[in-house]
Amino acid sequence: MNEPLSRHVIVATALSMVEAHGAGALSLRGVARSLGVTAPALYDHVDSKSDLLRAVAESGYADLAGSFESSRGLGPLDAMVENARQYFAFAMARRELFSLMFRYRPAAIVLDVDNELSGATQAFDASLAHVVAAIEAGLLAPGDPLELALVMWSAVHGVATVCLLAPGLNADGRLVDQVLHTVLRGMGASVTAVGGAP
Amino acid sequence: MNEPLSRHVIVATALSMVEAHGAGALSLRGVARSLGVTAPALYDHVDSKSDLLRAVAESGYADLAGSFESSRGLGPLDAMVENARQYFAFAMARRELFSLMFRYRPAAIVLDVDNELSGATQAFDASLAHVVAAIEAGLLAPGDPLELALVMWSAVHGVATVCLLAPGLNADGRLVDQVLHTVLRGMGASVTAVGGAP
DNA sequence: GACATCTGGTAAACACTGTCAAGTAGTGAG
DNA sequence: CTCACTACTTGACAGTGTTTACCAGATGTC
Repeated sequence: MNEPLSRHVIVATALSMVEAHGAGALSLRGVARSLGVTAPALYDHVDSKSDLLRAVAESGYADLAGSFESSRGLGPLDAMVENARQYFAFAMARRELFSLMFRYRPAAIVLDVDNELSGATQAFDASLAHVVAAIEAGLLAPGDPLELALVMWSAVHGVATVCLLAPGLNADGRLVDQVLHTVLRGMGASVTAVGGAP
Repeated sequence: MNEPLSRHVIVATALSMVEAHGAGALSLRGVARSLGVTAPALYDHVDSKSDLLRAVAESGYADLAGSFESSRGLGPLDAMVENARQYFAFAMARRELFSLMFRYRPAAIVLDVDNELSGATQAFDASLAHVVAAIEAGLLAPGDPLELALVMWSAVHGVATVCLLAPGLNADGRLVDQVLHTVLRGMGASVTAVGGAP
């Protein structure tokens, strides 16, 4: 007398299993087992294992985009910093999900026109808007906002990945702020905007 | 009358298979098959599949460290830029190997004392030396060289990862230089040192 | 030369995996 | 009552990593 086994419940189970033991350890049969069901039953709601993983990743994008709400109401520069910190915090708190989200190519969605609803594009577009605003407000040196946003994303994603690879490198938590500080300074921002300058 | 199946030849075969079809598609039995041998035979030279993948990754680190030779004789700042470009070029040219090298945690070696021979630490130490030299020469604002090197690595690794995820984002090849430009500027370098300023 | 030993490999098997084809309870409509 | 449909199960296929037991052939010793 369980719930009727929707795609949603499958993805949710897979998500929790990914977060617990990593995407590499996820088995379709394991998900089915954990739902009290045999494996082929999943195929009515899910095309393949890859499809399921994509769905899990997409739910991750949605969560990440949601975490950007915290920058609402802030000035453009503060919003950029806040978003970057949320991005980093997301990576640290949900490492396995984060790894899955950016494993292989699924983030190619970012500029893919077909998937405009994707949380990945939502998140990126939000950050892009802040960059545009910052430039218009003269808080950043003029330039192509798209390029600047990509540079920012690269830097933040990089520091997150590096800290994921070698935990303990960011023991004091300074590395993120160091990266933000450096990049924003390189973009012509007045550095005092970034809190916690060393 | 084949060669006597050393660990070296196994790793080399695995490496070429990884580069051809990705680490995810690598099967121990496939490697054995491609060597004209049955799978258990490999276990005399390799502990497990993970062990084999680690060995492949390590050979990647060695290649990457080797590519840093091209910065020999350059000034500290130019060397940093050259190394960064080599890093990025490596990621673009050998994407599958690069992904494997930084998949999961094997890069924790970077600061692991036990693995001082690792190519990863060699590569990082070389870059670190350039940062130290640049600071001493007054080409970079003073600061903790380790932190600056980590910031640099984060940024370069990030732009490589991003370009790997969303190819076409770097269609004109400008993004790397943009990142280098921004980060070095943020570190207090005189930007003219970085070629191709936009 | 004959015998024991050691090496590098094979065969078979275990416990898994993703996926597909066919079959089967249960349910609602006509 | 029967038909059709949904939601699931059984069973199977081909493949995986890994272990155990075995075997041929080279090697070294008497």
